[in-house]
Amino acid sequence: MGNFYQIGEVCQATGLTPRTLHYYDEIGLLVPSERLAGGQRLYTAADLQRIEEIKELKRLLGLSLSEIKRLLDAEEARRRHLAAANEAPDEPARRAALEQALGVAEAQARSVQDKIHQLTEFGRKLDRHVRDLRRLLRNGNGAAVRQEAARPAAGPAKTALKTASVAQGSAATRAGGER
Amino acid sequence: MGNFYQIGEVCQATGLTPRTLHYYDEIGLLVPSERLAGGQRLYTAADLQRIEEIKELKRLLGLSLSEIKRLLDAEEARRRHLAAANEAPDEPARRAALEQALGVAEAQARSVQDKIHQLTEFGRKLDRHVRDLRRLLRNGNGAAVRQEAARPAAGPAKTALKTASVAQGSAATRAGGER
DNA sequence: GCGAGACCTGACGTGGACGGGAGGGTATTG
DNA sequence: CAATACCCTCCCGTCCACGTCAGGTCTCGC
Repeated sequence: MGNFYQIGEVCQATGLTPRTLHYYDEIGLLVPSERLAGGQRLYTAADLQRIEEIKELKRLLGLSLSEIKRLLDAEEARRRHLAAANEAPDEPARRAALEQALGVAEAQARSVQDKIHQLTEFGRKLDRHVRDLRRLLRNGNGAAVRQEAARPAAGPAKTALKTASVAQGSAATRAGGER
Repeated sequence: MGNFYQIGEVCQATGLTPRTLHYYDEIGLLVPSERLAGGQRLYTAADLQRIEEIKELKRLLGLSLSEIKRLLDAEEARRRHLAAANEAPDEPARRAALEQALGVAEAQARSVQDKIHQLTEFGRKLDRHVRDLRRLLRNGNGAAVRQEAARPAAGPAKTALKTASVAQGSAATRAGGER
């Protein structure tokens, strides 16, 4: 059960710096499970796992540390609830807790799905780029290669920009909405 | 043909603030296509499109503004290269340009695919949570519900951590104390 | 019991991404 | 021609997520 890691080892393993871990401790995002009498932080395997989750949430979802904290804390609370729910105090309360947890989890899942969807769309766009380039490279002859077809929607601005002479008051026909 | 938008209109349309657009201008991320003599920024539809791309890249990939700038600039350079490549100066140069562009695009596509993959993994994890919770809710009886299986969590765990040989004996000493 | 590391707590600095106000032009309307 | 609504450029402030000393403490191996 002992088996603690010092901060330096944790840094080795995770690529984070001591300062970062200090900071995470400060803001309550990752409070080491144990401390020596002298104050040295001791991290457990569970702490390491939490660090990985933090990194994941940062990288994948781009969440802020406070958001991550909320999320992980909620998660843990949920887990504790689940554990405690078995020797439930009263049935309705247990159901309520579960339902609330379910709602949160569903919302998260939806948002992730949504993100995947959008990323997929984005990926397709990139793939089209790649294909177009490959095609251009294959028919090595430089002439007569048609410009890549208009991509998503509106055609890009031609060279027509040329400007309604800026200094002049007559200038641009502004498009514009209301007022 | 001009059809420019003032900064206020752009803000209306995009949800950004004037300050943000000023800032984007400052850092060269989005320099308005035109300016009035008085200095007022005039944005074109293409500018609006670029703004949307910026927002997308921020949201979806969580990129920093400088990264986005690199990306979009590269994209535009690529497009110009493509256009210029048709009346190519010399064949090898054209090929080189195309190949370079291809490399960039491929790398981007790969990184997006990678991200999608990881997000999908993450989504599965969430889905499992949801399913577990649903199951718990269905068999309303609180007893005998098995704890959700500890998720292995796909730990890459590159660096092997040697278990800390830290202070076995003193570990039991009280941790909360200040002197 | 002592020296070398590893670690601690402040405290200040930094880069990114803006927010917000002052002070002053500009453009449109009555 | 004045009022009004936008817009401009400084320029300082802020929040986040740390980086970077500085000075002191703790632990371990000898």
